[in-house]
Parts: sequence; structure tokens; C-alpha cells
Amino acid sequence: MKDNFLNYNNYVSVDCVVLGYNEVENKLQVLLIKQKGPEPNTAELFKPQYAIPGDLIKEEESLDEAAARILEDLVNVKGLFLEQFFTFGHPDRVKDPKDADWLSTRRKDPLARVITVAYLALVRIDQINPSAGYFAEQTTWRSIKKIPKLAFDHNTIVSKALDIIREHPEQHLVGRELLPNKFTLSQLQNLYEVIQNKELDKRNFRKSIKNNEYLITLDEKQKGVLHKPAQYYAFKKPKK
Amino acid sequence: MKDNFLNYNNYVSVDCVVLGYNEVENKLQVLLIKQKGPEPNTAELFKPQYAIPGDLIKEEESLDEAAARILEDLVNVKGLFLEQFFTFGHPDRVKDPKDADWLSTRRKDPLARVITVAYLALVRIDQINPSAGYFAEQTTWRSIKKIPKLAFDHNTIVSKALDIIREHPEQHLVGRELLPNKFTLSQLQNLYEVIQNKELDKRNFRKSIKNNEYLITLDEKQKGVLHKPAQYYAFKKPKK
DNA sequence: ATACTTATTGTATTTTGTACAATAAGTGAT
DNA sequence: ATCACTTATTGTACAAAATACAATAAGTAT
Repeated sequence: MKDNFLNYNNYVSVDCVVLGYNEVENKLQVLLIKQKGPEPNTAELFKPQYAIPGDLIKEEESLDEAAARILEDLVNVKGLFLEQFFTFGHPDRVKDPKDADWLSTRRKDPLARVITVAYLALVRIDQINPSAGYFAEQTTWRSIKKIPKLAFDHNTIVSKALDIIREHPEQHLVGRELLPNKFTLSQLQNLYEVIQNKELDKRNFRKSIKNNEYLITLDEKQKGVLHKPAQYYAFKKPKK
Repeated sequence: MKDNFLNYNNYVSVDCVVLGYNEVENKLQVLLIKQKGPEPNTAELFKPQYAIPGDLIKEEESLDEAAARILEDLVNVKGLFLEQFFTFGHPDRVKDPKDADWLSTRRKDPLARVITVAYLALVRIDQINPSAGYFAEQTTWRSIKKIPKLAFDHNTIVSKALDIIREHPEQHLVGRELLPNKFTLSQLQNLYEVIQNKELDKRNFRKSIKNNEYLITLDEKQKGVLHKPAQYYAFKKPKK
């Protein structure tokens, strides 16, 4: 009877596309890590590649918890915006020869299939301080316009994340996640322009954004700027 | 050194929410199976529950392929519309006592965690003939308004599928999937009304739907009906 | 010719999207 | 006090899309 039991087993990982917004330079960047092996000085064992942060899930954690743990380990910040967006599970997604060396330092069975659940995180670059964790030799921000060749199928994963955020920026509350607590409408417009990669008309942008139920006008203006001071705004806390 | 290797292993399954449209009764239903064990006459080993069709993935198949296989085995139809929509991976999602008996007939380690990638399928009820496959004792259609208690977290999975189809019916090409090759605008409107669970104004529906780039007017009308015969329409094939 | 049933269509109104440029409110220099 | 400079802020005309609402058309059956 035991012969009828199914027994396929797989690795399951969570990978995080961390999009960081640099307000000063008005740039949207993605957080990459440089792979490292499990031991110090394992660099000679393989040619490290850039990758997005990810890890196998642990036995007792949910997928959401795994994503939070990976980010916490990497950027030492809790409570970031995190959203599952797609699961990548092609049998060959970790079987490119370019990835064999790194896997051999990390897995008992380097050719085993890995199914990965991908998450999107949004952060303000100036608010976090990524530091190499136990799975990263170093971390680096790269412009979403110049993403290098990444390990595994991570280029595909990043592309899909960008598609999703561009589709519905307002649904992803990008303003709340990527701007300071108080901000001007010009700051908000700059952010939308970077995400959508196109210029927006000031008057029309203001008309449409002012319908946003979450936007509230603060009782405060800019001070000390060399021009007409702008009104500050904030986001209401989400309903739920 | 081997001690540093990570070694968490998991079952990965694909579950399919099959939504079927019954045009005559204008009902949207979900396809459920009644669980069966791997051997004939195993019903006495456990109390079978209703569930959505799903199965562990096989070693060499992609997630999409697994979903197609599961449906093919169940409904003997290939080439259905299929879309991945979410992955459910809570550590306890298969550990409810109600599910222990069935798992014990199917798994070497019934308490092992199972992560499931959920797919949405759209079908015309009159076009397919679901038949009990190797994992189903029997199959049944149930109205989306009266879904019984299901095995595992399948009620949650079905709910999420319904949320998704209601959000963007046109993006899911529900017309193409759920109507005959030629159809009237009233048929199309009925379908949208069932999915969105609200009534639509005929004139406004026609105005908006006629902007649909995929809709074409056929050179044919209804015949033999006891009223003004309606024009037939069809959908163009999707671009790619 | 009439009754019956569903298909089809238009108009007025509101809302939303788009294109486009002048004025306002600060600072710093004179 | 005035002026130059910089960014913030606002309105108007037009087009497009969403909404509310009811009369006429084309068949069949009697």
C-alpha cells in the first residue's frame, strides 16, 4: 500500500524584490545582494552573482513570516510593506550552469528543484541601512533602469514586480510607503513620475490626487525654502 | 561543513478553483470533488470531504503544467483558461484534525507541511464532463453562493478566486471562456451580471461593451425565437 | 390584425481625463 | 522697498467616459 503514496518533495523559498525610493535623486532602485557561501571566505568556491534576497522557508514559519525574516536579516528593519505577487516554479529555474557553483556550497542536493514565492517590498532608501546578512556578501542598490544579469531567474522576478507596481501604484499605497510622514504634492508627483516613468501635468495630477480618500492636508508649510513654501500633506491610516 | 546546509523540505501542490458557468440557468458554480483514498473502497478509512481538485506536483512538470494535468485528469478537457493567482503556505493549513484521516491514506508523513499554488480555471459547464479521476470519488457543481465547508483551507482559496474574477472580469476574458463561440449581447450581459452579482443597464452595457476590441459582429441572427431575433457576436482571437 | 416577448437604440447629465499658462509666496540681493 | 529668482498653486475649455432613463423594432403565435 505504501507504494501508492506520493512522495515528491521540493525546496520552497521566498524571494523579495525590494524597491527603494531615493527621494533626493528621485530614483527607484532595487536592492541586490552579492551571493556568499555558508562559510567565511568561500568566495573562491564559486563566482558570486548578484541576486535578490531570498532564502528557503523554515519549518514553522508562514510565507509572509519568511519574507519578513529575510528582510529583517538583510536590512534590520521590521514592519515593511510586503506583498506576495507570484510563485515561480519551473523545474529548471535553478539549473542553469551559472548557478551550479553557488548551489553546491549551499545545498546537499544542488540539483534539487526550488519553487520560490516572490514578494514585493517598498522602502525609503534613506530610512533603512542594508547590511550584509548571513546569505549576502554585500548589498547594493541598482537603478531599475540598469539591472545587471542576476542569478537564477531573478531578472524575470524583478520584471514581474515592476509590472505589478506600475499597474496600480495607488493600490499599492506607494505614497504611504515611499514618502516621509509629511510631504508636498510635488514630492508625491515626483514619485509617481519615477514609478510610471513618464512626466505628469501638475494641474491634472493635483486634480486627480485630491480625490484620494487617504490624503489629508496638514496645518503646516515648508519653511526656509528659496521659493513659495509648499503645503504639507499626509496619508490617513488605512481603514483596516 | 555539511551541518551548515539547509535542509527543509516541503510538499508542493497545485489546487484549482474551477468556475463553471451554466448559461441556461445563468449560474456561476464551482467544481468540487469528494475525496477518495488511493485504493478502491477506502471510504471506510476516512470521512470524505468536499474539496477543490488539486494534487502534489510531479518532479518534471512546471506549475502551469501541473494545473493543466489536474484538470485534464478530472474533466478530460485540455486547453482551458488557467491562471495562477495566489500561493497558500501557512504551516498549519493541512493540520486541522478534520483533514488528518484523508492525509493518512495519502501521505507517508501526514503531518508534513503542504504549500499550494492556487489556479483559477473558467469553463462552460455544458462543454465539459467532469468525471471522478484517481483522486476524486465523485465531482459536483455547487453554486458560488452556497459553498459547503471544504477540506483544508479550500474555502479561503475559493473566496480569493472569486475576489479576483470580480475585480477585473474583462481582463480575465470571461466572455471568451464562458460563452459559446457565437452569442448575443444579452447572453454576455447575463454573464457579467452573474459574475458581478448586480444588474446592469442594457443601453449602458451595450455602449461600453462595444468599445471592446475583441468583440466582432457576426453576419447571423437568432432564428425561431418568439421575439425579435438577436444579433450574434463573437470574440476575435487574442493577439498573442 | 393583434398580442406577446425580447432586442435594440438615443438623449441629457455628470464625471473624469487632457491640454495648456498665468499668478502667488517666499528668499536673497540691491 | 524693490527686484530677481524659484517653485507652488490654481482655472478653463474640450473630449471622453459613466450614468440615468423609455420608446420603438422584429420576430412568433393567435
